[in-house]
Amino acid sequence: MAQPAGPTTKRATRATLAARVALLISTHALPPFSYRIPEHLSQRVRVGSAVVASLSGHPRLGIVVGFEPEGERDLEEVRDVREDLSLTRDMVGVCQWVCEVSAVPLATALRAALPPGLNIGSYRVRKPAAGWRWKSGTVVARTTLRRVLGRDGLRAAEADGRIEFALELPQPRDVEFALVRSAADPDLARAPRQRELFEYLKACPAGLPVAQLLRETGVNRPTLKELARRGAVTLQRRAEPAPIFETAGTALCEIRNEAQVGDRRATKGGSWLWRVPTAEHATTVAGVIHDVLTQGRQALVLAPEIEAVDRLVRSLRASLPPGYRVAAYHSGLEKQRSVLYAAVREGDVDVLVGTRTAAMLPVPDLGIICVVDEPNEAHRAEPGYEGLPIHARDLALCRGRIEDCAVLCLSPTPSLRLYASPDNVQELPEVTEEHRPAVRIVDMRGAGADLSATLVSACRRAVEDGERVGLVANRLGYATVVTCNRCGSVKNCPRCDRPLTLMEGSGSLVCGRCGYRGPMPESCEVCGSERLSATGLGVKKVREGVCAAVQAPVGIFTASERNDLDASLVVGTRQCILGEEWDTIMVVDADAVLLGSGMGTVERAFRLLYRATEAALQRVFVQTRVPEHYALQTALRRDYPAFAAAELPRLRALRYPPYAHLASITFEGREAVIRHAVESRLRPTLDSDVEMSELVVAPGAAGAPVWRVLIRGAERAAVARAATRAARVAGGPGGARNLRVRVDVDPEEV
DNA sequence: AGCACGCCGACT
DNA sequence: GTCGGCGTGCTC
Repeated sequence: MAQPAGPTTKRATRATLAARVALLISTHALPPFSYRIPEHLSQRVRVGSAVVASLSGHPRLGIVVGFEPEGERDLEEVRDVREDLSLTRDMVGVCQWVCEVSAVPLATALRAALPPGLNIGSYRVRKPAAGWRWKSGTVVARTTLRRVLGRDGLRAAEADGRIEFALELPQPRDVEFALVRSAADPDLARAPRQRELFEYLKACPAGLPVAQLLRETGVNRPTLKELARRGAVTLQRRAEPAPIFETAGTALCEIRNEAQVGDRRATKGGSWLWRVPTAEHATTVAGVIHDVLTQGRQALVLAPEIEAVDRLVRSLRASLPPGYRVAAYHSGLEKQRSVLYAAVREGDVDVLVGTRTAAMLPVPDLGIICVVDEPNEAHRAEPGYEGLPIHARDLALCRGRIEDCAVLCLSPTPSLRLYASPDNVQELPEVTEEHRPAVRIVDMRGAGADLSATLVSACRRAVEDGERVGLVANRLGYATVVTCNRCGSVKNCPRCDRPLTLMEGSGSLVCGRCGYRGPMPESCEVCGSERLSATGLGVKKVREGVCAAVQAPVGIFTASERNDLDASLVVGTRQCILGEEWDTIMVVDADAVLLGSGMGTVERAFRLLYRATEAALQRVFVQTRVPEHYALQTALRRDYPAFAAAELPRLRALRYPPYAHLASITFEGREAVIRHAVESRLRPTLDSDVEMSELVVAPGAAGAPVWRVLIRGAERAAVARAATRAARVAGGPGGARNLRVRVDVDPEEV
C-alpha cells in the first residue's frame, strides 16, 4: 500500500491531539508516551512518523503509533520529525501485531522495521570543550559520553549545544568509479585492451565501479590507469551503489510448467499454500511473481538461508524478462544492507529476495510475498539472536492481511501449523513430480550392528559402478549421545539442554547448537556409575564404519567440513547431503529422527525422508527398527495428506500446535528463588485463558541448572501476554533480580 | 542533622 | 533506559 495519508482528515481537531509515541527503547516497562505536536510540525506528524521526543530530558527516537486528545497534563513537545526514517501506517500495524503475539517489546519490533544499523543513541560533537578527546563533527555514543563526562556533564554539554542528538545511518563505503569523459575520442588503434575497456565503459554513461569493470572485462588495472592518463576516462570516488541487478531472462513461458501457467490465483491476493517439488521452487516463484510485476507491483521472496537467497536471485535474474530489478537482502551484506533498505523504500527494487530479516522491509507497493521452503526453522530467529523471534511465514501472513497483498507459501511438505491453520490459508492443487526413486526399507530389528549387510553391499556396488551415494547421519561428531548405562541419564548441554555430541580425537563433548564444550566425564553425575556409553550415529562414526566395511574412500560433507566430496560414498548431515542430488540416499538411522520426544520430531522426520526421495535419483535406503511407522511409510510414498491425517489427531490429543499455542519460559538461578517467583508471583497472576505446567528442571549437568515451565493456551496473544508477565517476574518490583529468564513464544520445538 | 547509597517507581 | 525520591544507616 502507498504511504498512508497524514492526519489532514482530522484538521479540525488536530490542535487538541497529542501523539502517542513508542520510544525506541527495548523494554516492556515503557508504554507509548504522549507528546504535544507543535504547530510547525502538525502537517508532518502521522501514524508511523519517526519523531525525536525527550524522555527524562534526553532526546530519543520514537515512532508515532496513534493520537489521543490532549488532556490536562502539560506535555512535552515533539522535537523533530524524521521523514527519512518514518514507517508506513501498515508497518506500525504489523509491529503491533508482532508485539502482541510474540512477547517482544513494541520498540524491538519497530526497530526491526527501521533501517539496519541505525544508530539511535549517538550525538554529534559540535563545540568540543577544552580537554575533550573528540573533534568537532565526530559522532559519539551516548553511553561513551556519559562514561567520560558523567551524567551532569552530558546534560550540561547538551544544554550548552556542545553536542547534538544525531541519528546516523551507516554510510556506504566509497569506492572508485570509472566513467568516460564526455567527447573523449582517443586514438586506440594500437591499444586493443584499452579499446575494449573504453568501449565497454562507453555503454554505461553513469560509470561503473572499477572493481566491477575490471572483473567483467578481465582487463587489469594498469590498462585502466593508462586510459585515465590519456584523459579518456575519469576515476572518482563515490558511494558504493546498492547491489541491485537487472533481470536478463528470456521468454518466461519456457520455464513455466503447465500447472504453474494454469494457476494464477495466488497472484490476485489472499493466502495460499502450494505443495510444489523442491526442485521447482525457483521456477514457480519466477512465474508467480512475474504476474505481480506486470501489474506494476513489487514482490518479496523469503528464503531460509543466505545460500538459498543467492540461488534464488541467480535463478530469477536468469528467468525473469529484462527490465526488472532484483536484489538479495541478508546479513552477509553488512553495511550495504542500509543502502539496499533505502533503495527498497524508494521503490528501486522490484523483486527483493531475502532471509527472515527482509520480512520487515518497507516495500512500497507489495503485491506478493513468497515464503520458500515454508517449514524451515531457519525462517525464525531463536530468541536472543538477530531478528524477531517469529516465523517469516507468520509475518508474511500478517503483512498480507494488513497490506492487502498475496502470500504464497511453498513446500512439498508444508508445516502442519500452516496446513491446519485456522487462518484463511487456501491450498492450490499439488504439483507432482513424476520421478520416483526405488525405496528400500532395511529392518534393523534384531540386528546388532549399526550398518546392515544390505547397506554395506549396496555401498560396495555403488563404488564399483561409480555411482554417487549420500549417507545421512544424524549429527556431527562421533557419537550423538552419551548416556549412563546404569541410570539411563543423558549428558545434556548445560546451556541449551540438548544432548551433547562426543567428538572424535579430542574426546570432548560439544553442543551442536550453542558451541558449549566440555570434557567427557569419568563417571555419571547423576548416579556415579562409570558405565558411560557413547551411542548414536554421528557423522564421524558412520564414516569410520562405512570406510572399514567397504574398504573405499568415504567423503565427509557437513557445514564445517567438506572433504573428498568426489568419492563415491559421502557421509554428511541432513542439511548438506539433502541439499544436492545423489544416485542413492541412505538414511542410516531413521529411528533417531522418528522416535524423538519433541512435539515436532515426527514432522521433521517425515520431511527428512520425503526430501530424501526428492534428492535421490535412483534409490533410497532407510535403516529402521520401526518399518511400519506412519511417518516413514507416508514419506516414502510421498503422501502428505495421509501423513497429516495421521499426525494432526495426535497433535490435537497432545494439545500441541496447531491446536494450541505454547510459550516456553526458562529460568536460570537458584531453585528456591525460581520456585518462589513462579509459584507466588507468576502463577497467581495468570488469566484463566492460559494454563501453566509444573516447573521442571532440565536434566542439566554442569553449571547452573535450568528450570522451565510451559504456558499453553488457545489464543496466541493470551499466551504471549502471560509470557511477557513471566519475563517481568525476573526484574519486576520485589522480584528476584538474580534470576535470568528467557521467553520463547510459539517455539518451533520444545 | 547531614550525607552516601541502594532500591523502586515514574517517566509523556 | 534514566532519573530522582526516599528510606536506611553511618558519620560528624
